[in-house]
Amino acid sequence: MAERKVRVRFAPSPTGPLHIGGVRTALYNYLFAKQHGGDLVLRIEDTDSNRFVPGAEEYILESFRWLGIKFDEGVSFGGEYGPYRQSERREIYKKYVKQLLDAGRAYIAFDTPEELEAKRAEIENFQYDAASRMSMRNSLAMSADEVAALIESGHQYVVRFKVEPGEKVVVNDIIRGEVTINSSIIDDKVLYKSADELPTYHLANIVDDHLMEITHVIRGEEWLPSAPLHVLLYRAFGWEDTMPQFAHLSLLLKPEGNGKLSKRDGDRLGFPVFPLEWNDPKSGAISTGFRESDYLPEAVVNFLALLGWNPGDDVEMMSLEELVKKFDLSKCSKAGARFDYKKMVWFNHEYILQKSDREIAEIFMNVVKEHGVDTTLEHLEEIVSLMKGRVNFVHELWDASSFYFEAPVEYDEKTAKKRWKEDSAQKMTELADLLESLDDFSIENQDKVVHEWIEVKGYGMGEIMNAFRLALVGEGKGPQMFHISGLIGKEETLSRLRRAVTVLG
RNA sequence: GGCGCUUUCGUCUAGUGGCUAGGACACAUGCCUCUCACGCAUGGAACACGGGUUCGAUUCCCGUAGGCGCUACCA
Repeated sequence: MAERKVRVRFAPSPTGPLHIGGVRTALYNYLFAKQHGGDLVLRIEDTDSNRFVPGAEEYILESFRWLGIKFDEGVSFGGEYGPYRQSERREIYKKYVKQLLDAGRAYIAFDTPEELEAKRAEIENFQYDAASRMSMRNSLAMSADEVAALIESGHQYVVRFKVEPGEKVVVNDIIRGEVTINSSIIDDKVLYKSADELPTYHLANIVDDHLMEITHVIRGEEWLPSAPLHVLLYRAFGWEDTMPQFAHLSLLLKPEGNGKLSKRDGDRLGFPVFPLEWNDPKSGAISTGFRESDYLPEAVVNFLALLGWNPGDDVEMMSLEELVKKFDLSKCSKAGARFDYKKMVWFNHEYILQKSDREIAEIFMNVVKEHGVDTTLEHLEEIVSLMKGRVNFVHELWDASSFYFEAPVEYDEKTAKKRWKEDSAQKMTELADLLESLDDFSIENQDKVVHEWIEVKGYGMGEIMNAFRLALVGEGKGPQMFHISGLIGKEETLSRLRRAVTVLG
């Protein structure tokens, strides 16, 4: 068999916002495709007309745009294997359903959902399979005339896959090795529903992956149990020689407690589980996204890449390009990974540090504007260079550095008690007079002059600086004092000093 | 219940038939210091359990237990 070009796909259902686990699956597909010079296809699996949610498809597209994960082909990207929306591929599926039917590998069943439910209630662990199918209402148990008459009279039906029992089915998984199951535990899966003329996931998935020449199926572990069924389907179609290789990824788990990561965990512990904010059209509920919570896309990607995969060295900070180089499916961990959102925050902090002051200033500008402050990017850059190491999120820069823009209205009680002594008013007045006399208000000159003054007077460095800080900032935090006074300027510095003297006394 | 997958510090993980079992996050302490941070240094912290195989198992095999998933005319 000739070496085929690597082609992988990410195939979400448009049933709501993209879960962060889905984002990771897409990321791994992307990394794998790019590493092998292959294509990444976006296919929309909307075969369940009942669960379709408007806006979900646009949300998915926008999410990947934000994250920088680029598709080569698929919905909204075009390509030669379309259409890429399964609801637009009805005729294709019908053809293949017929092929299976004609070959005797599938059959028509008339049992209604109610009848099946009754059966399940009656018989414990009821399974529609080789053992039970002859007692059900289907084309294997009924005469051809009966079947034709039922279809003629407009009865809805489904097409079921005829699974032969007692067969060992082996799935070769890149991450897990050989997984073997007995076909007897697989039920006769519904492949097609006449009601909406659409296939179910299983049929559509196999037909599309085959037609789209997908070489590797990288998907969540929740699909592992149905992988043998998929192998059987490839065989039934006679496509086994070009069957894609499987890789089933471990799932993302709650940060604490049992179970997989859910939206509730995010709400409870205060972190997003969706890439972007999502406005549910039905309930009106709003779910926050990483983007709106001020995470940098690079940080999200880096963090996600390392949840369940590790290059084997001690390097953790990796760009998308580096991830593409290093990624290795066979090094993916087999067990589920807890979503450690605190490490996610750390990654964000690291990426703020790594980005230039200019880039951060540009983001910070939006925050500053929201607070009604008008300033220049250059000014923000100076502030950012002094402050960015202290925050985990860009928006936190405001709380950390608002004193650069606004004089303190009140003074933190605890700090005032600790830092403002009996003689502070007098010393701060002296300091104000001293600073007022300066022609050169540069950081260096202030530093030199004030230090000399402190020495001559025999004052303590700490007492002066701390009181000075309280006067300018209103709290006991911030960078070196002259980096503050220098940036806010002489006039503002003096005004804050004198006000503090008046107010604190 | 059945079937499958899985199990190294609290968390993400590296790793080996013989190592002081490594790193990162978090935590603690110290240093730095005009404050708060950053940063730096140090520290505590793990091979689920029970059997084998072996001179020797954290590593290989088998059980048990825990975790996760699937068990739909959902994906």
